[in-house]
This record gives sequence, structure tokens and C-alpha cells, in this order.
Amino acid sequence: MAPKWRELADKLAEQIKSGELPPGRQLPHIRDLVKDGEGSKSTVHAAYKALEAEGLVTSSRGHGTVVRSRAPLKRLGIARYDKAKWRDGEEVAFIADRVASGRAHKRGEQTQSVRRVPATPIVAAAHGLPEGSEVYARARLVREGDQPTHTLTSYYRPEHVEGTRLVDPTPGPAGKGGGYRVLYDAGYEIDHMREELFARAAASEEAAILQLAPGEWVVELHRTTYTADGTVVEFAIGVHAATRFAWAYDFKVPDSAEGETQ
Amino acid sequence: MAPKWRELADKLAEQIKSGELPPGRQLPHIRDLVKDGEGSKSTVHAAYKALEAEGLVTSSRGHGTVVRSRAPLKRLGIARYDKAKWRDGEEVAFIADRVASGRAHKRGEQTQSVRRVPATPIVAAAHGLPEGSEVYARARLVREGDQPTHTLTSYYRPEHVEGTRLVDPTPGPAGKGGGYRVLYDAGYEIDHMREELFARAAASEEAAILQLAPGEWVVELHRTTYTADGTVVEFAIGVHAATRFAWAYDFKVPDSAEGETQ
DNA sequence: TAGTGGTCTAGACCACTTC
DNA sequence: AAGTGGTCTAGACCACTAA
Repeated sequence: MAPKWRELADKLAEQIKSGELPPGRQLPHIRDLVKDGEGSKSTVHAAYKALEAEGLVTSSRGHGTVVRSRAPLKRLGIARYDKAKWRDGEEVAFIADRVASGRAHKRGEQTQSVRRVPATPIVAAAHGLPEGSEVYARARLVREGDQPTHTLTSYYRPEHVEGTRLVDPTPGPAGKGGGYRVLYDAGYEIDHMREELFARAAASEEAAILQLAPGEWVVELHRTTYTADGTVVEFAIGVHAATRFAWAYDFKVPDSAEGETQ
Repeated sequence: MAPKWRELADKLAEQIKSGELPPGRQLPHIRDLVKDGEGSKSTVHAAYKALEAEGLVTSSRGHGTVVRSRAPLKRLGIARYDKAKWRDGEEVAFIADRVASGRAHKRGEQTQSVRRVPATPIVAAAHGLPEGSEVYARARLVREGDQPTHTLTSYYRPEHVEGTRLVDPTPGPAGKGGGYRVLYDAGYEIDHMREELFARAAASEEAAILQLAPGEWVVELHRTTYTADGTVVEFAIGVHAATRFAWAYDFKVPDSAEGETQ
């Protein structure tokens, strides 16, 4: 027998998923459910807390608890890295949500800071550097409107970016064409990439930055970008609000019996 | 000011992440922390519950609360689909964790059921069928030892699999070579795939099946498999315990200005 | 001021494990 | 029987929002 708070949460969750409680609708007030015999205030509150952690509702003091509007997932495919976008055009390829949403980039939707820092073990391994070597870290917080969606921190080897716009700590994208354009102009044309991703609970500091409810998770993305000769020119770590993104990859079925497939 | 339970949880989380509280170590008993002035029993319990939802500890009645051993993430790359594995060898390609772990498949680590069901909207769309058409659903629960790691349900068009071993509801993988081998023998050689993935909170039924702590999340994977002429021969939905997997993809940077890149 | 959700307490009781 | 975590209650108090 599931606990009382879990049963209440499941009942409400089902009403939300079935559309009986549509996005924007207020849930019953906690004290009303107490009157209705759903349990004590703590019990009802536990159910509401669970729903919030599942991303189904948002609660706020003074207001109430409302069904969260399910913003459609942004679908991130590799088309967002299309060379034509950053090499020829005006657009900024590395803002993941731009391509997905089809919206033009607006100034102020991204803030960045550039620092020279010692490489953490993961960063050092990605770049093939000894741990503690200095690298440039370019950190951005990307928003969709007033809603932060993800953070993205790129790590560069100093010899690749020293003297370029990438190291200039001006807010906003790194000028026309973005970071890959800067690398291209410096003689490093990107050729292939590796993305690795996994989900984990948000640290409480991240929850604050990304405005996540307590208990929401994030997807961490590790992107390694190579030139044609295999040099790593960028290693980036993204932390994405898990409820707002989906990733898509297309590939050929490999066949190790016929030499190189991919 | 963060609430008391959050501060306690953060303090313990830091001790866990720093290694001061190594995996396997018992956390202080709730009633001891109450004596130590960390708050009431409910407050301390709230902190423990948060740690459990973050995947850091496991609690059990009668025993206590123990730091969870961080089983290394299984890294799933596209090499797990290598044709050589299922076409020529004895191995079973579609068991995601087999390749990743390097362990041989053992009977009983997978249970399956095959049913003929009406296609849900997502399944119908993937196969290009009208909603409600009948398809075969082959559902498996995959375990790593005694620990369930993910569920995987494949949907096939009846005309592709009718009369093959795939429709034979015998427990275990679909005979030597697995499902792709069966399709291959039936004249459908798989050629390319699309994987789409996103994270979401586990439904409470899934939490029970996968033995997840309340509040843990899952990663849902949608895999569409095509033959060379673009026919969809399999659409599969996987539900993975989020803490146990990472996905990796390698790809060329696309360039729409030079014709087909991928 | 009144109403909302959020925190915290003290204590009772339950489910489960070990001795 | 003793000890563990888990649930539930009744109530006090806090933080925040609205009229």
C-alpha cells in the first residue's frame, strides 16, 4: 500500500496528464484538501512537493499551486552546428536553442564571462593536457526570454585563442558567427565532434541559477570538437534543465567487418 | 537562508562527494542527529529523503541509511549496434549494457513478453501507420545482476515479423543474434538509425519496476531503425535509470553548403 | 489584513530487520 | 525485544502576495 501522500500525488498527476487539470489551472489549496479529509497539512504538502519535483506543478507562497505549462521540448539535432550557419551567415551556431526555436538571437539572452583557469581533470583529459594546465574558460548562461535554460562553458587551449575575440570578455556571443567562426578565422576549422550526455540531480546552486524546483534534474552534456587532423579545439560542458530539452542523433549502423563506416 | 533540512542535506552531500563519507558507509542514524540538535525527526528525515532522491544514499527500514556506491556509468555508443556482432557472432547486439560492460550475456538477465497491440500515436507516427493499427510490441526488462537497469519495448510492423522467432514469446533474447538478426534473415537488413532522448521524472510504477528511489529520474530513449531504402523496421522505447547510463555520439560537423554530409 | 505555501516540532504509530 | 527508517497528525510560526 502506497503512502497517503503518494496516492494523493498520483491522483493529481493523473488528472494533470489526462488534461482534466490543464496547464495554468490552480490546484486545490492545501488547507481545502485538509478539510476534505485528504490528510493533515504536512501530508498534503508532501504530495504537492512530489508533484513539484516531478516538474508537473509550480508552487509559490502567497499565490498557490498551478499546473505547469509544458513548454514543448527543444529538439537539439546536429544541424545546429551546420557550418553554413556560422561560416557564411549572420547567425550564431553555438546557441543551442536558437536553431531549435527558429527565433532570432536577441542581445541579452546570453551572458558570458571569460577567465583563465587551471584545467580540472575532465577538461585536461579532453584536451590531452596535464592536469592543472591553464586553459581559457568561457562560461555562458543562456535564456529563453526570461527563463534560463542552460549553462554552457567552453574550454580552449590558450595557444588557439590568445589574441582573438573569444578572450574578450564582452557580454553576448563572440561576435558575428560565434566561437567556431573565431576559431575558423584563426586557422582551426572544426570537422567532427563527440557529444556525451547523462542526467543527474541538480546541485542546489545550479537549481538556483536555472530556476529549477527542488528535486528537478539536469542533463550534463560534454562536447568535444576536433579539427580534421584530430586536434581538440574546444571542450564544452553544458548543464541543461532536463525538462526543456531532447537530443536527437542520426547515424549509420556501424559494420566493423567492412573497414571504416564512421 | 536555506531551510534547515536543505542545509543538513547539503552538508552531508558535500561529505559524500568529497569522499569523507565513502560508499558503503552508514550515515548517522536519524535519532542520533535529532539528539545532536540537527532538528526534529521530521526535519532530519526530510534531509535524508532529499539525499535519496538525488541518488546519493539508499535507506531501508530496519537497516539504516548507507552511502550508495556509484556504479560507473555505462557508456552507450553506437558501437553497440555493430553489424559484425549480431550478423556473424554469437552475441546479442541489442542488449545495451552488454557491450558497455563487456560481460557475457546470461540467461535470465532479460525477460520479455510479446503482444499484438494497437499503436499509440507515437508508435504510429514512427512507423508511418494510422493511429490504432496493430503492431507487435516486444517488451523486455534488462538487469545487471539482480539490479534492473532499463526497460526496452520494440514495436514492429506485423508484415515484417509475422512467423519469425521475434513473435515467439520465449523468455530471453530472440535467439542467436537477437532481433536484428531475425530481421536480417527475413530480408530486412538494418542500415541507419535515429535516437532521440530526454529525461523525465519516473512514474511511480516505473520507479517500482526499476527499483528507483522516489524522486529519481529516468532517461527515455526513442530509437528508430531503418533499412537502406528508408523503411522503418523497428521503433523502440527504452526507459533507463538515469543514474546508470551515459550516451555518446560521434558525428561530422554538417555543411549544408556542400550537399549531403550525412 | 487575510490568505497562500513552507518549515518545524513533538509525539504516536507502523513496517521491517536483527538479535 | 530493540532498533531502524517511514508515515501521519495537530498545531505553531514564518515568508510572501494581494487587496
